[in-house]
Amino acid sequence: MKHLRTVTYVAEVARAGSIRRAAERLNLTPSALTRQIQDLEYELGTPIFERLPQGMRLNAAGELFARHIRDQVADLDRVRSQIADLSGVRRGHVSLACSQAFVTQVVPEEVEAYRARFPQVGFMVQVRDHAQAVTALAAFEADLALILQPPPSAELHPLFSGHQTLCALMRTGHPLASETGPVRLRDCLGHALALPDHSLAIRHHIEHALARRGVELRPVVESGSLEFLRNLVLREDLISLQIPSGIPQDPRLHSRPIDLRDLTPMTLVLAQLRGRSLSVAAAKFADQLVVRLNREAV
Amino acid sequence: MKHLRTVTYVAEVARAGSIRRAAERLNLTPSALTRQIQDLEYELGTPIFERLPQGMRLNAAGELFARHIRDQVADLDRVRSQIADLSGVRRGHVSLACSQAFVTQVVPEEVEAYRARFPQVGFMVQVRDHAQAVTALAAFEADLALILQPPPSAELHPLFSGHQTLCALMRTGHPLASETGPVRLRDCLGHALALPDHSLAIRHHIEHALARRGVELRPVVESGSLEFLRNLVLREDLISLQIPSGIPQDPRLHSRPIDLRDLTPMTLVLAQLRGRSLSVAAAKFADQLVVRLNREAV
DNA sequence: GCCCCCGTTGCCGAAGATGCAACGACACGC
DNA sequence: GCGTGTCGTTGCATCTTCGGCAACGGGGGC
Repeated sequence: MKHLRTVTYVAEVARAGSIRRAAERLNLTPSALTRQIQDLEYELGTPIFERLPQGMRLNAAGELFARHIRDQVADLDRVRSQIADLSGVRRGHVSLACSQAFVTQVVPEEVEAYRARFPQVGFMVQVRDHAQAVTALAAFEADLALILQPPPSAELHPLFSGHQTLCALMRTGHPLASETGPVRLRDCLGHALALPDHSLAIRHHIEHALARRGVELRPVVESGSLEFLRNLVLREDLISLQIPSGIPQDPRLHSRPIDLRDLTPMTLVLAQLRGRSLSVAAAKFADQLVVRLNREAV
Repeated sequence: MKHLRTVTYVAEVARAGSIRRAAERLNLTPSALTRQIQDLEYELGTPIFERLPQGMRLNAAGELFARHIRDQVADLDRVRSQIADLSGVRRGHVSLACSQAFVTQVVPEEVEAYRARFPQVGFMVQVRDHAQAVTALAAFEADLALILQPPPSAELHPLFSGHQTLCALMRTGHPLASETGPVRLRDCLGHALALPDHSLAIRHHIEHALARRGVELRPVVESGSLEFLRNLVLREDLISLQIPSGIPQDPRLHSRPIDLRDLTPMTLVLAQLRGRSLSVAAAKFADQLVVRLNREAV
């Protein structure tokens, strides 16, 4: 919006770290930018940037002002979304940061369902681990975060919280696939394992449980990609450990929950940034997602 | 601030109810205004005003947008205040809506004390009854409200809450002034009364108590001005009823609390609008006021 | 000492905002 | 029914503001 042009210049200079770089990103000349900044600093009665030989950096006053700008832009987005919603056609944009476990089933299905009702709403889905997800929320890069094992953070405002038990995942021909129902963890450890690597919360959760028993984990394959692990499981007699929400419907795959005596369920949370008010689109999508999660998680 | 110029036009048109009246207040021509409004509506993709024969009125979208503007302006004020506070000299502005009872002693003393520490801070003190005070807060015309008998309102966020017992106020020569300590209400009713009128919460409080006893109040003088009542009490053998915080130190005046069996204490509240963040100046003044009120009210 | 990147400034053209005058629409009073 | 006043709006001229261009001075790195 026009009236925010000047102030977004400030945000861009802060981000770029120098007037010249910011000018380039904004398709402006440095002179135009430096003037806008100076005018603004005059209006505020105080500089908001430190002039360093290698560029510009926000000072304390600038930090306050930059935060104000960010809030203002976000709030305007929210208002525009509310206004669009008044006219019946819901427009808007939803930005979601989620754990890898959810990109297989939950999120694509829900986005599809939502977009079937409101085709004018755009989506942006980023895969992030739990720490990155919080960062994305705080930087206003994501409206919502759907993550496993959320880190304790005052900035996180949960919209849904539930639990899911990890499942042993194998192909139908696997020895353990002859039975259904819970399986003991020690039975799994006797077979070849294909596990998520340490970039994923699932792995930490398993190791945390085994550490107390003094058992060491010796996976034959580990990967940061749950999809890769599943594809591997289809080809070999391997066992992977994944959460039910992330396991696709596939007759070639068999999954059995790990016995609750061996592994506590993982926490699954849908959250937004505390104190931020969501756009209509994001709020409604969150509502829908909560309904789904209530079906899937305990 | 420059970048808010356009949007404040909207606020002014909404307030004035017509482009022409708003233009006059803004020292602009109607043509300039109508264009700005049109541009903004184009940017938003929807009209925000209803065009009526007798002027302009905000529509639903406009209400949302106007609220956004109001919030932004208030937030910018807060940020500027915080920035000013960084430099050591506290600047800013505090706007207080208070009951008449407090303009005699409490508020002038506290304003003086505050301004002695921070001379750069300006004050605006409006006398409002409890209903008007809430309105003033909600319209962002006041940062703080210091009122008696606050109406139940979800918009009110109390920063302090206490009680004060009404006092019988008389001149030193009055028959009841020979004693100190609590006085029964029926003893007061036997003398000529000069009471606050129905525009003041004190009067309602008294009548509420008497109504349960079936006693009717027959004041010989009533007034909306507590100061007038005090001045009258100095000249005649009259009894007035006022709260201790509003009674000035004066050897010619004598006051005795009403017995607690006859009259419950009045509630005294310092409040802000819920969800609004105060400027540094207002927040610090509120802190100071709370300290004082803790000394005066139970 | 040289080079590169930095922010800044004077000057000029382009874009935007504003004022002036006039138009059409509607409400109100006679 | 018909002026009259007020309303928002529009075409055109004017003025302010914004941006681009080129050049300057300053500081870090080699």
